[in-house]
Amino acid sequence: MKSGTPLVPRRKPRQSRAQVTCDAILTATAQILVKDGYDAASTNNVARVAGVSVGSVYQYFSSKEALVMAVMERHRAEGLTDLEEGMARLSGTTLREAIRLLIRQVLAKKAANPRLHEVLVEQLPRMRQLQQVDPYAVRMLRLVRTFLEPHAAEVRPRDLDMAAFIIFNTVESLTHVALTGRPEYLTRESYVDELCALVLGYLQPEREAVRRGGRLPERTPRTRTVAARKSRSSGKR
Amino acid sequence: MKSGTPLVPRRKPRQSRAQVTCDAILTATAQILVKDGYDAASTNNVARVAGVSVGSVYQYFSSKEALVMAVMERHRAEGLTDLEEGMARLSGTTLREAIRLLIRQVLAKKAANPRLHEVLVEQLPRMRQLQQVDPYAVRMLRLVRTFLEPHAAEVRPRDLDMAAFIIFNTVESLTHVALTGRPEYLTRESYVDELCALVLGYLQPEREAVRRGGRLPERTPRTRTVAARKSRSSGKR
DNA sequence: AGAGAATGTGAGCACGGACTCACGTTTTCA
DNA sequence: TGAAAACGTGAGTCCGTGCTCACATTCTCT
Repeated sequence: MKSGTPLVPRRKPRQSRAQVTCDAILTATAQILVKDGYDAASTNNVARVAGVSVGSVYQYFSSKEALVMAVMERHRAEGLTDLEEGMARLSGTTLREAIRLLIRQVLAKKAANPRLHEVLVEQLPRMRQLQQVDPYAVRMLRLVRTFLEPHAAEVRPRDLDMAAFIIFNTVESLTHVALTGRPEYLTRESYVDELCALVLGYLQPEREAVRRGGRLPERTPRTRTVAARKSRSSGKR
Repeated sequence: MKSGTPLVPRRKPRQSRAQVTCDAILTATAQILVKDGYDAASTNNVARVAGVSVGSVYQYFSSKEALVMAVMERHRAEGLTDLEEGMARLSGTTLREAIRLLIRQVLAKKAANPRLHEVLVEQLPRMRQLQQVDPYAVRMLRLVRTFLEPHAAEVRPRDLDMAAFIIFNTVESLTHVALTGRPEYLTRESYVDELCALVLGYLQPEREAVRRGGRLPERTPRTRTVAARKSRSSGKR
C-alpha cells in the first residue's frame, strides 16, 4: 500500500449505476471482513466478490485503507445515530433506568453483528486517518457528556470530560471483550446488571462502607464465612 | 504467511551462542515493533537488525507470527509476575489501598514502555494460537479472583469470576485507551482516583443515593445551575 | 444524433514479503 | 581426533498484493 496516497480525492458517483457499483463494493468488503477477516479483503478479492473489476474499485476508493475506512464510517455513523435516538427516548426516566437502557442498547447492537464489530474495532488502530483526532470519538464523548451534564450536581465526578471518557470506554471495552472472550455474557442478564453497577457505582458520591472493611489478612484469614473460605480453596488450580 | 505452518516444532537453542542469537532476534523484533510497528517487522528486516541471517530466524521461529508471539509471551510473563509480586506486598492494607496500589502499578507498567504495549495489544487478536483459550488471560483472571475471594463477604458481586473479568478488563482497557487517546491521563493523579472510584464503586454494596436522584427533564431542564446550562449548550456541535 | 463525460474493464506491472535449501562453520563428545 | 550434531548463511524462489493504464461501454444533454 502506498503511504503517500491521499485518502479522499476520488470520483464521486454521479449516475445511479455508479451508486450501485459503489454500494456493491462496500457491501462486498463488509461481507469479506465478516467472513474471512481483514487480510482476506484484498482489493482484487473485493472486486471479484462485488462482481466488478479492480479498476472500478479504484474509481471510488483511493486505497484499500480508504475502502475499509468507508465501511467503518458507514457503520459508526449508524452507531452514533442509534445512541442519539436512544438518548432522545430517555426523558422521564431515572439515571439508573437511563443507564440500563443505554447499556442494554450497546450490548444488543454489538450482539446483532458481532463479527463485523470485532473486525472493525481491531482494524481501528491501523487507520492512519484517525491517528490524530477521531471526529466520531469526539462526537460520542460529547454525547455522553451531554447526558451527564443535567446530573452534574448529584454525581460524584467533577471532571465531566474525564467521566464521559471513562464511562464510554468502559462500556465499549467491556462489551467488546465479552464479545470476543465470553460470548455467553452478552445474553446474560447478570452481565447487564454488573455493567450498570459499575457505571452507577462510579457516579455515586463517595461513602465509608468498604473503607470500613478492615485490613487484608496477614497470612491466613482469621475470621471469614464458611462460604468465603470454600470458594477460596476451590479457586486454586 | 503460510497458514498451515505449525507454530511450535522448531529447534531449541542448545549451545550458548544459539541462545545469544535467539535473544538477539527477539530483542530486534521488539525494537522494530516499538520503532516502526508491526508491518515493519518483516522477517528479513528482523534478521538484518539482529545481525543474523533470515535462515537463523527460521531455525528458532517457524513463522513471523511465532516470532511476534514469542515477544508477546516474554512480555506477558513479565506482567504476570509483576502483578503476583504486587499482590504479595498487599498484606495489611485495606481493600481501598490495595486497589489503588495495583491500579497505579498497572498504569506505571504501561507508561514505562507505552509503544510496546500498544503494538502488542493491537496484534493480540491476530494470533491464531490464542483464538481458543489464552492461558495468560486465564492466569490473570485467576489472580484477580484470588485477590477478591478474601473479601467475598464484604463485597457486592456474587459471581466472583464475572467480577474478576470485569475488573481486570476495565483496568486493562482504560489504561490502554488512555495510552493511545489521552496520554496526559497516565500521569494525572486524578485518573488514578477515577479508576479507583470505578472499581471500588463497583464492589460496594448497593444503596439508594442515586436512585433518589429524580427524573430526567422532559424537555428543558426546569431547575438547573447556570454552569450546567452553559456548558450544556456549548456541548452542541 | 453524436460529442463528450461518466463509468467500467482486466491484463499486467512493480514491489515486497514469507520462507527454503544447499552449503559453510563451530561445537560436542566418544 | 574426527565424525556427527548443532549452528549459521543468504541468494533465490514463490506468491500475493496494491495499484495503473489504455481501452471499451454507457449515459447525458444539447
